[in-house]
Amino acid sequence: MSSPQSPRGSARQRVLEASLELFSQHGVAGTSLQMIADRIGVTKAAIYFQFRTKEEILAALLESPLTDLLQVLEDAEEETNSVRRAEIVLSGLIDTVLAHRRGTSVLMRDPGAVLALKQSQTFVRLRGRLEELLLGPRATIEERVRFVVVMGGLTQVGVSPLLAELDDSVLRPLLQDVCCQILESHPRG
Amino acid sequence: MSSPQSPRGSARQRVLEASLELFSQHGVAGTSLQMIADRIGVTKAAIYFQFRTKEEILAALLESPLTDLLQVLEDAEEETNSVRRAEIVLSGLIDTVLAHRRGTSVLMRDPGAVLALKQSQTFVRLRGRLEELLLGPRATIEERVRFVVVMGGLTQVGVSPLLAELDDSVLRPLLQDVCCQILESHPRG
DNA sequence: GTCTATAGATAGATAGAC
DNA sequence: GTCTATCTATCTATAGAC
Repeated sequence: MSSPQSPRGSARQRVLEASLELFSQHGVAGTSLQMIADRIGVTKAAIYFQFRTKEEILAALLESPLTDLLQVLEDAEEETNSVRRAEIVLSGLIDTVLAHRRGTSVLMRDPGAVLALKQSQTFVRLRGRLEELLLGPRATIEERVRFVVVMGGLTQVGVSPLLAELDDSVLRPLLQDVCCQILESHPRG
Repeated sequence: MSSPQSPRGSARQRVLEASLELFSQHGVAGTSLQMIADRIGVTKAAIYFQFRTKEEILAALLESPLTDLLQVLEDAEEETNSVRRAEIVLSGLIDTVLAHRRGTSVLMRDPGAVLALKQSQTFVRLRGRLEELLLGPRATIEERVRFVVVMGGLTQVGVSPLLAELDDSVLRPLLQDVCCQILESHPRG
């Protein structure tokens, strides 16, 4: 499955890494190919050998987070118990966010990325399925607020300096606890 | 205090409203002056009569949210009781977010705005003071996670379609409850 | 206050040498 | 695979007519 010498070469990978870093800092629209090229010490033309457009770079970056997310939804949708379903979605969501911290932050925060994705039916349905699984069709206003706060919170995991140094293994259970607590809207202590 | 004819004229206001809408949708970097001009049916040059640069538009948009936020911090810092202080900050934060839904979403979410603000000492200290007031110097990792989730949640108030239709008066107490509950890290039910 | 016209810079993208 | 050179489009911003 793997050749002795990297089959894809590392140039592509370097472009992706630099782009991800810059996209999450400056936003997609705020990142020029020149900035990416400068960061890895090549010219713009060198990047165009790897990717045909800037959007293609973005698509490549969002591919794994999106794939992971879709898998989580499919896993959850096979579960009939609605409580278990929500658990699967939440833990899967957190795993995805942790596995692709910067990627998911771009995916969920960046205006350009969000807007581009809104034109993709797959993604629009993805949001819908997520809401359906975590909220259900008869969610109260309060439950919606809680849902929005949880999603917003997860949005910040990849960018907050307060969490940057924390390992997945310490962050995961904490996020689980907090998000789970938020979503279980218990009327009072 | 008010002349019979609007003293500032509404042109400036129209630019600000259109910009705010577009900035929050496409991001600052993703919004061109042409887009703003098109939306209000004038030319770019007409905008340059009101504002000298795009950054000046952004600054004008962020002025009130930032002023409100600073006032909240000052109010809170006068309170000696640390629990009361946190309450003042949280409710003030929520009021600010509600009063300037799109403005605060740009302020907190947009990569360009955030980056620009990071070069302003006032804003960097603002973040620090906010953390100091809500977290204190000896915050545990869990408390930091909870803080980040709350801030991330508030980030979404201005952009989430789920909350767009909800009035301040119904959203405020709900956000208060949720955020307060998150920050009061009670070990277990 | 709004327009046309345009400068000057930089964006994304392509062609072709090496 | 990376370079230089260049194209075109668009951007911010300015100047000056109306």
